[in-house]
Amino acid sequence: MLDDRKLAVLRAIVEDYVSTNEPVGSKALVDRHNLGVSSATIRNDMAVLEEQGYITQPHTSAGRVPTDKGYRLFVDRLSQIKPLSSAERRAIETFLGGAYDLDDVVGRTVRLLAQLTRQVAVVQYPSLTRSTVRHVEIVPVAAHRLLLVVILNTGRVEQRLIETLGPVSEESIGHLRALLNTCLDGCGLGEVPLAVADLPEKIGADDRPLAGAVLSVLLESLVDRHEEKIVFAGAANLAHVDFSQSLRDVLEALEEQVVLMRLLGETGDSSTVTVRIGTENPDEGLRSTSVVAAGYGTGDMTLARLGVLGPTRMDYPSTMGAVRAVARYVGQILAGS
Amino acid sequence: MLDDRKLAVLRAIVEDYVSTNEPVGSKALVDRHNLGVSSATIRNDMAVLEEQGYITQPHTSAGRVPTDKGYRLFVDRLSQIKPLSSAERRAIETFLGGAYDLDDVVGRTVRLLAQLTRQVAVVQYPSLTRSTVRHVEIVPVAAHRLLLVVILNTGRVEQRLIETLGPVSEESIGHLRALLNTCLDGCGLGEVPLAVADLPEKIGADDRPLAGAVLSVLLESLVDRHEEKIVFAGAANLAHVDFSQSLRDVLEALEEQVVLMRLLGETGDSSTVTVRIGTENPDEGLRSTSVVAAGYGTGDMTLARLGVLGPTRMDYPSTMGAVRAVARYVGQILAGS
DNA sequence: TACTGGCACTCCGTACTTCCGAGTGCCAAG
DNA sequence: CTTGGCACTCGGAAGTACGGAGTGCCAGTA
Repeated sequence: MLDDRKLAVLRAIVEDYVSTNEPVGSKALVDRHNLGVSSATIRNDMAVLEEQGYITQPHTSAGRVPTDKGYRLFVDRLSQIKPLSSAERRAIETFLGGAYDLDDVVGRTVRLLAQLTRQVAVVQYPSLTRSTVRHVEIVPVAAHRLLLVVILNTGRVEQRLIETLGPVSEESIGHLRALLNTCLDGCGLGEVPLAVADLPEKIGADDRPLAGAVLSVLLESLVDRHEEKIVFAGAANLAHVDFSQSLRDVLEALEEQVVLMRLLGETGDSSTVTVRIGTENPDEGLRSTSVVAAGYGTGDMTLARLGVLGPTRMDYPSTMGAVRAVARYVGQILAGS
Repeated sequence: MLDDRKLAVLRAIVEDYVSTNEPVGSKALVDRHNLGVSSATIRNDMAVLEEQGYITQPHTSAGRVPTDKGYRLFVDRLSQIKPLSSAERRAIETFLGGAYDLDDVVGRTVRLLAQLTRQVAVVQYPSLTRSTVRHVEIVPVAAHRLLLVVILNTGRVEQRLIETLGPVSEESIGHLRALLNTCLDGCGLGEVPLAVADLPEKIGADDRPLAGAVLSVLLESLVDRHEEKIVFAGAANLAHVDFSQSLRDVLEALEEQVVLMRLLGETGDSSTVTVRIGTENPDEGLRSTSVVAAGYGTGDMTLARLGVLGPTRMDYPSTMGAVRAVARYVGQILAGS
């Protein structure tokens, strides 16, 4: 169907269009890339490519522009991920190396990725579902309020306020804390409900209400809440892009946690870089953007995903290289902690 | 200098320009507001107002537009803060009422404020400097790493990873934890360095390195780090505004923590609403925006600030009303916890 | 002195027209 | 299958015309 030269033509069109942001014509193509044929031949090839839906012209008598399908073919078969320069690798290493805690790692990662790709970066916090409980703490913060702190093995710390009906003695709290830690130490989050199921029975009648309140908050925060936290950075990089959609739609989508989740979340495989192009995107407002994403984690365990969002007209090889590199480094950092 | 009618004219110009986004002419003014005079009279007044620098015309033979100085006069003398409707108040109450923890309060607040004003909302996390230590926790998370968790009376939880030179026994940790809590319970952050000064002496020689590492991290995270966390939301609301500056500049400024700090931070007084208009802004990229900010806190203590950023052409009375209301509610919520 | 009606003038924004050139599709010849 | 040639299309830039909103100024009036 598509011989080698036609593929080369498509590749050339994508590359030129990405770098110039202008529809590319047959003449310009033969000038810039030394394909050994004339522009007329290229025109024929382009006609075929257009018929097959890989390219299109904005209006009659204009150059050609890749379609989503064209980009897809380019990403799948015509390009290779471009590794970062050693300078860039060093920059990543030093920048991420100085991070304090999980928040800081994620914050630095998202800013780094935005700067590296000059696009919008999106990073998901490491998933709760694979984590295990390392420690539970209960602290009174006011007469009727307790703070429940759960520390997980990923370095993540979950906090929740608990309202109590009346004042609670230090002793009751200490007792409950000890019980909880005994039950839950090293416990996977999935097993938490089971682990605490018989806990109320071990508690004196006086402390039952307290235990009930604490447990319901605990379960809610760790188990029921499947939503994961997501942050983004680099919105300014969208400003000089002209979307067919309004910029507003894109910005709105970015502020919806749910949308961001779907953006990164759906693909399963861990360390491979996945690309979703234009209309392949689930969300309405992101029909003119592409997402390049990858999973990251410690060892073979994927903890979460991160990625980059930009116009469909983006430099896929470089972007994919940056995403892959950052994902790996973050994994390493997290593995160390 | 400016008699009552001229002030009324200025007020009318600001109001009309804010609502229509078009330069307002003398004819339109007498039509819409029933000032009892003819358009020629208004023209004379406008000439004076222009001479004094309160209004300007984009080009000859166009209507007038308020200058920053004009908005300033409007805000200071010609307008009153517009209280929210009771429906809005109820919405705030229910929306903020359901918050889990500090992160959640701040997150909800910033989204609420953005939606309420249809502009960009900025919220600063409650300041550390006024807080006191409620609890210190040390938890091993890996062979060579500890997690230090400090819980403050504001509900804020600070976490830091600590690298140790070698494995540390549970016993050493328990000992140090107990010591720290004894020293620091209820201690104001300013007093922390003093409180822990003689702590190393109470520790056995074996645990000195551990104590040193923990203390340096503790001091660094609580005392040295004056930067405060700031979040924003509602960037999408900027999309349909046409700035004289590029949108890019504004978005870039928004992602700079430091810039955001200065944006809210400089004014001192607690619960009063302050407005900074256009060029009054410290930052280069925000010369065509205004900031409406207020402090919030528990009782008479200002913990931090929050506010709204929008085009200089904004509805100041309503925005100020929303900011003031939200600041008060957040203060109440925080006071309760 | 302050206000008003009238009038000439300015100039932005819109609409209309023209024109150039890049790019295309097609065809007949190599 | 490739190539040079050619007629055709159409978008974007540049130029022109025009209406209208708005202004400044002035002389007249209460």
